[in-house]
Amino acid sequence: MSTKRLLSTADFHAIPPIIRNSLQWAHNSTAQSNTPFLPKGPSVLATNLIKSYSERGLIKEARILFDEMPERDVVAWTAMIAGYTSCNHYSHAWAMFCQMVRNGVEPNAFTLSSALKGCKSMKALSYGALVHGLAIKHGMKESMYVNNALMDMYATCCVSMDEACMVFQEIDVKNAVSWTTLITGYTHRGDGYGGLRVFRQMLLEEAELNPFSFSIAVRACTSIGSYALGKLIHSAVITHGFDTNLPVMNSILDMYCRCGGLSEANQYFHEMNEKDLITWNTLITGYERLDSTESLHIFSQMESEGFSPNCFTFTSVTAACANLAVLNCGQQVHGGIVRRGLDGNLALANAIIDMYAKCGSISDSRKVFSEMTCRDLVSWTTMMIGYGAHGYGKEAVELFDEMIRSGIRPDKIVYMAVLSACSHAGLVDEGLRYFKSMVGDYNITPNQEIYGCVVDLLGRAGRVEEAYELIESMPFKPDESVWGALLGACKAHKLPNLGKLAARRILDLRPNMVGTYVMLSNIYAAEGKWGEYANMRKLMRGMGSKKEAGRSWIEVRDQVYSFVVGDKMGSHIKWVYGVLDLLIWHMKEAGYVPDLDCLIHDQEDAT
DNA sequence: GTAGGGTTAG
Repeated sequence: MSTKRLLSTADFHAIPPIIRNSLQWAHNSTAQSNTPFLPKGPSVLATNLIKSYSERGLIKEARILFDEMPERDVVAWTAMIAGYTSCNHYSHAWAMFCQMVRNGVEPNAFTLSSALKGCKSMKALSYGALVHGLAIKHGMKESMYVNNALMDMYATCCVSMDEACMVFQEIDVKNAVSWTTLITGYTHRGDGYGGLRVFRQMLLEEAELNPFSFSIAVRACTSIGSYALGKLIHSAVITHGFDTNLPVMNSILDMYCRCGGLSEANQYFHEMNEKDLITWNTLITGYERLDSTESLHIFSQMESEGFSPNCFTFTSVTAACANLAVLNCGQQVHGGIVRRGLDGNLALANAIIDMYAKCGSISDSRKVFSEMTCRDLVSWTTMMIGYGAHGYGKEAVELFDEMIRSGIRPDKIVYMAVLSACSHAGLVDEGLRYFKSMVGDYNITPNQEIYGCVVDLLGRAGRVEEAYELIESMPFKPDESVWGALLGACKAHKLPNLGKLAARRILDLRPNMVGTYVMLSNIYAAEGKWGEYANMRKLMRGMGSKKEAGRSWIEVRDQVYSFVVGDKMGSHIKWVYGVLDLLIWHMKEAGYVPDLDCLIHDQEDAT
């Protein structure tokens, strides 16, 4: 059998029978091209098969067939390039394209748009620009497909939308795809206003509207957080009769989740007459952010309705377990992920690291992190935040250095993670060294949050004066979080005057932050200034708002118990106080002296 | 026989 030359017997039998038969047919037709019934030249059947293989993910088989073709025309080359692109093998697609050009085969509009799609996915602007040059050289500036693909590539690869807009303006008669591509370009880079501006222009020019334009317009509303515009576009969707299109409905559901409220999202969800996995994922994610317990209920409901969870589902479900700090549930979810073979997904692995850290099992976080075959900046950052929260400053610092050695360029967020870890572990000089390196080596301009971290770093260690000097030297006006870090330090190290200054700065910026009054009144109380203390308390009562008491919760034998200061907690309370007494005894033995200054507000808040 | 835009995570 001639096919044996193409594939091993095992591989051959792994191919679905329909393709297997046509493979034999195509192969015979290419091998016996002297048959009078078949035309000479490149096999149309073989080209069809390349496409067919690629669609099924059998890209290796497609390539073997391509290599075996006695003659390859531009269509066969294009099918192979497009095949690699559709299977996410972008560098192979680019290599094919280069080889084709080197072999003297002239690309057509199909080839160039396929090549551009690959450039876009690789974010390879220089390759894309090269294709643009070839498009001009071969006189394909009039092709709508090439122009739209060029716009898409520039919108994805360039720092600004200027290049994409330039291509757009050069298109004489824009079609629906041109408009949608431009709106998507703006929206996907986070510029929802830009996207909506183009959408408005599209309406003014009476361009053809279809479900694609509406789903991206709704997404643009979501990204700017505009519920009013979102509802307006929802009405337009109904007017145009696109309210039964699933992707449009899904984007509307997402809009209600993020800009409306859960009750509205829920109502819309139940009104939807068709649902797919994305619908369920959107709702689960919406609930994860605002009501994690309910998101877990929706997840089991989804499964009972026969939907099989994917990476997106599990990422949200894992995040819900992290929010609730329910280790047992998180472990079960992790088990489900491994069983389905989804543990190789990068974003999902990152979520699992975070979940274990938030559920108190930092060793499991580390285990997942260590076993990852590839890591991104989020992986490293998540692990560092976990270490920092568990008080493992040294480990976080080591991880940061390892990350730099592995060639990953740090960003502001990972610096915040390592600075915060240093702060909590008292590694002041290390932290300051990182702060200097951030500016000096990586040219990262510190923002409010970074200054807040460094103020906290110095402040916690008792270097409060230095922290104040840093605030004074800031090149922009410090916000309440920076002053808040200083206030915390003043309270901890008993510096009432500086503390009062910090508190006043916060109250200038945020007069309604009740917590600041609490801190200020405690400073007065610690100084014995009871008149000032009473004034503060009176002010707070006049504000009508209360500082919400901190709530803690713990999972014991599949049951979650939550409590606030002074909680009676039913019959278990005597056990809790028993353990507390024991802990206090241990702390005193170790030489800790309790800070009684904060007792005043604790008692008042509890009542 | 070969090419296009939209919805869900971090």
